[in-house]
Amino acid sequence: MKKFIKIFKALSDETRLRIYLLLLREELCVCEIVNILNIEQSRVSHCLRVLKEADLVDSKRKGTWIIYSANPQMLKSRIIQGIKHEIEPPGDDLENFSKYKKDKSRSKCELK
Amino acid sequence: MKKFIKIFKALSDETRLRIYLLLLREELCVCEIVNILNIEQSRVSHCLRVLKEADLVDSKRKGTWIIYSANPQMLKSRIIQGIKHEIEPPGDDLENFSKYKKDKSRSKCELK
DNA sequence: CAATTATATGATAATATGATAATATATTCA
DNA sequence: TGAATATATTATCATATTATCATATAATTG
Repeated sequence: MKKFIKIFKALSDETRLRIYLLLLREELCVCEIVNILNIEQSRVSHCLRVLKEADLVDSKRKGTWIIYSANPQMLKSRIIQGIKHEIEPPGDDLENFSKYKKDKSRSKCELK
Repeated sequence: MKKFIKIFKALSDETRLRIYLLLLREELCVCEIVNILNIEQSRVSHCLRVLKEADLVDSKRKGTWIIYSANPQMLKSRIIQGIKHEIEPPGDDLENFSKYKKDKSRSKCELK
């Protein structure tokens, strides 16, 4: 039960939920999240740590940046499946996310 | 999304999650919850309010006591179904719950 | 209506949390 | 190796949350 309390706590914060909902659609590096959500890097980093400690996300390094993704193990859970399919991210996030997908510009992360 | 944040916040507290997991099995009055979980009445009452404000539970008065139950509307959600089937309440809670079910003694709520 | 039982509410203190700013670390590349 | 980029960490402050205690309300029964 403790495990789930940690998960719910992680997802009970708006910023963290927004991030997780993005990661449920596609893996992203930190600066992409920063740009899509338009929030401070350090804040994103803190959020990602909480999500990771709840085991909701994984991370892997790729050069200078670190790619975060939804932990596939968790995706087996009906709860997580529900979250993925029933919770809609804010419209703005989806828009910005689409733009980023379009030009797939991980190589230009530096563009503020 | 706000709605779900409220739900996750409500369920991110151990006491509240324990209560909700019981209510997912059967409707209960406040004093039954007090006795099953062995925690203070006022604490249970506060918890129930949060669960109710998150729309997770309903309540109806029956004489002097008030019966709480899982909101059936919510049960349609995959997330809630997942919670119901994937999260196990603490063993002690289940034991005490069984005892209460056995003698169905809502008429003897006063027994501390 | 007074006493009893069940439940809710409000105030308070202790603790936890979130946002931010400043700084540190790690990788790449010239 | 040093500069640039990406990310993480630490400290701090304001705010939110939780448990608890005392009290209030509401229904029932004699």
